[in-house]
Amino acid sequence: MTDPRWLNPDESRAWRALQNLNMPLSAVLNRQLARDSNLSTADYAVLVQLSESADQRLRAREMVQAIGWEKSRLSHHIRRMESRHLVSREECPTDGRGAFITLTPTGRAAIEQAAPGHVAAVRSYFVDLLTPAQLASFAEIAEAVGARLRSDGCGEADGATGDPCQGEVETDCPDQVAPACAGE
Amino acid sequence: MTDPRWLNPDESRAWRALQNLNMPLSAVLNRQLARDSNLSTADYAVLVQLSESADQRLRAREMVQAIGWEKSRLSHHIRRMESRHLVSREECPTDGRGAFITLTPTGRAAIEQAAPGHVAAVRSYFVDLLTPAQLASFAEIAEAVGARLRSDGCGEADGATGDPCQGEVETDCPDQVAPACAGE
DNA sequence: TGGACGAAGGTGATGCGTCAACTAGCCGGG
DNA sequence: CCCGGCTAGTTGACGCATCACCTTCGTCCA
Repeated sequence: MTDPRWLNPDESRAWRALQNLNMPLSAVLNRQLARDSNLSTADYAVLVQLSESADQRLRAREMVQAIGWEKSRLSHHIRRMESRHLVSREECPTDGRGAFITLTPTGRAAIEQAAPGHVAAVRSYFVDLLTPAQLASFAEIAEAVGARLRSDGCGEADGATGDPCQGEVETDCPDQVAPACAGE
Repeated sequence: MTDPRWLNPDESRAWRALQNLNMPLSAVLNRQLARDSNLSTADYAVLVQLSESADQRLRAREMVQAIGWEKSRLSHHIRRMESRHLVSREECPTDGRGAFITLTPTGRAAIEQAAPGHVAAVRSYFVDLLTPAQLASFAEIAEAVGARLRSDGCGEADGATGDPCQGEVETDCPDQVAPACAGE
């Protein structure tokens, strides 16, 4: 490994800024949601996906792709949500292996109640702090990084790393803020 | 609560981009570190702080402020790291309540071994993807959000939220990439 | 002197996230 | 028909993060 290139001050500043952003932001959103609606941001993400789907239900596989989790995480999480009656599981008639995850009335009520406060928090701690130009700039940057992340399993970043594989990846959209009830 | 303002497409895009950034980025960095050095990013953050400190040690309080964790999280984490001989605890002679966290030789070796690969990963998945202008822009944005986050405990984001308290907060710097051995 | 208060730190319980391994069902070739 | 390999989903173990609570100690003021 040839002499590593440490970060220069500008790079370091950006990197530190990202560190300082992530953890506390998700923490504060989690607390808001927990306090006001007894939901976690993970719960919220699941409920949004379901509320946006036809029939208020989704195959586990689709959910996994939509919110970018590992399937085992989803499975564990759905089990916990099921025990709180927010969702239920159903068998899939056309694929014996498959499972549908379905939004219950309780779940729908929960997200409809939670959404306004959550959107307000997202605005208050993120969106409303930025100018339209900053929003656009931010999105561009984050999407570039996101695209790089989705193109892995190839060049694992050891050393200088020519990045071998690149490709068009469709952007999926985990954790929208607004549930399907938006505009009702 | 007056009719919530849902996110418009531009706002939604930026928000989604952030969601898509955070989780996978920290996941990939965690995996790189775990695979190559048997450390977590949390371990790394602790070790960097210690390696940057005079005497290779820090009061728990200082560490908590530096990396922005809750004290109980730090306590649990230090216990686990202690059991792996990466750090050790010492009593503070001048404050009976206090505890020093000290970098052991094992810990120093671990971070010196881990640092090059980690920096390479940070470059490969973040820093090197952005132009200098983007880096600066990103830092500015993230710092604005970070500042907002540090000014809470006051306006809790419910509703329209006039944000009452604002103040100068010094930016602390969790999780630098380079340990103090940089440049050796 | 002593007592209230707050700061430093630790602990136990609990829920979350990841990994590795597993079951069960689909699908294609022989 | 059945066998190998694939995909969908689940499970258990384990480490991590948070919450509420506790102890110990410094500090300030009467």
